[in-house]
Amino acid sequence: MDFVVEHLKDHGIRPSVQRVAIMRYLMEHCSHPTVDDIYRDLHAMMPTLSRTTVYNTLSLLEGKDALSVLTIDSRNVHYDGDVKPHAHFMCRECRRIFDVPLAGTGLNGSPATPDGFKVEHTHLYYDGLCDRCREEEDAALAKETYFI
Amino acid sequence: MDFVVEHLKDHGIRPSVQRVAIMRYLMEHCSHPTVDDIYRDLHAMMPTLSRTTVYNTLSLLEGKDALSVLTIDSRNVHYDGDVKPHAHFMCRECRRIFDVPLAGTGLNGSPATPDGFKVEHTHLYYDGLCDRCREEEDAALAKETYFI
DNA sequence: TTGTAATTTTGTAACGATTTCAAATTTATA
DNA sequence: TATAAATTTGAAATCGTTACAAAATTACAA
Repeated sequence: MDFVVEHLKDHGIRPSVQRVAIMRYLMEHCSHPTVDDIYRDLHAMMPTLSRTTVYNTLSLLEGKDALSVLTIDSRNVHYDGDVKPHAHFMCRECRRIFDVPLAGTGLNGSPATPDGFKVEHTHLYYDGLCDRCREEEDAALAKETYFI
Repeated sequence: MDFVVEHLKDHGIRPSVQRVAIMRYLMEHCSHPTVDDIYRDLHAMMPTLSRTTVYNTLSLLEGKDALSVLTIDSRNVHYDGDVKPHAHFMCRECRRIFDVPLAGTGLNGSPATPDGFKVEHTHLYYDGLCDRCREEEDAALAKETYFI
């Protein structure tokens, strides 16, 4: 069976054409797309797809834990079809989001939440500058210093 | 000197009346307020304060690292005047945000980001159910089971 | 099959958070 | 005191998201 359909069924979601298309998009793109990225790309291939369906489907998938919601970017929610534990890094300049392996962070699964709290998800985010934007900033700073 | 004014100066920010009021609000409220929380409460005391000033000031404070921006909630950005390292938990039901000590999480400061990346901030978020909402959900589930 | 109910999708309109922008005000400086 | 620079303000515009009711599709029972 198609791995996307299987993934949906595993999470108790009936695999409609639209749901499969959206889930497949997420599983085949590791770019952490926004709602608009998903809508634009899929709409080009399925002209009848509506923005509302993308919103509806993403929140359905979220509720069934079939995807991961990234809130690292305050401007846009991003989605990740890879639900295996990993961290993320966002560049404050180009705003691209990168996967970061958890290995090395030391993170383990037991936060000191108050008694009675039920932890369902953990998100580890980093932000700063990616290599490319860091070079640009360094160059700009050097130039600035030169002219002072 | 007033600790709020001092905090602003330490971060290279000129302490205008509005900036001090907003920074003080953040430092005296550990409730992780939204822009609207801040505006509503301060506007009641300073009727001339505008929403735009709250937005402007918060992004100025953010750029100077005088506060911490919490993106844990996809619906609203929250702000934290406490810039000492700590994690956060958001209840998916009541959407309240709680501070969580880092001790016990094992987190250390060296993620395996690609070469050349500059990590500037780390955010550790948990979500799930708080004690109060968990009890309510358990009660609702018990009732449901009973009637089936 | 056929009819009926349940589910899903769609498009429009409304909503709410945030940004833009230019004018007004305040503060710093010569 | 005059002038420039910085800051604040309010209105309008923008953009992401939600609400909602109609249309289309799918599931199921007769």
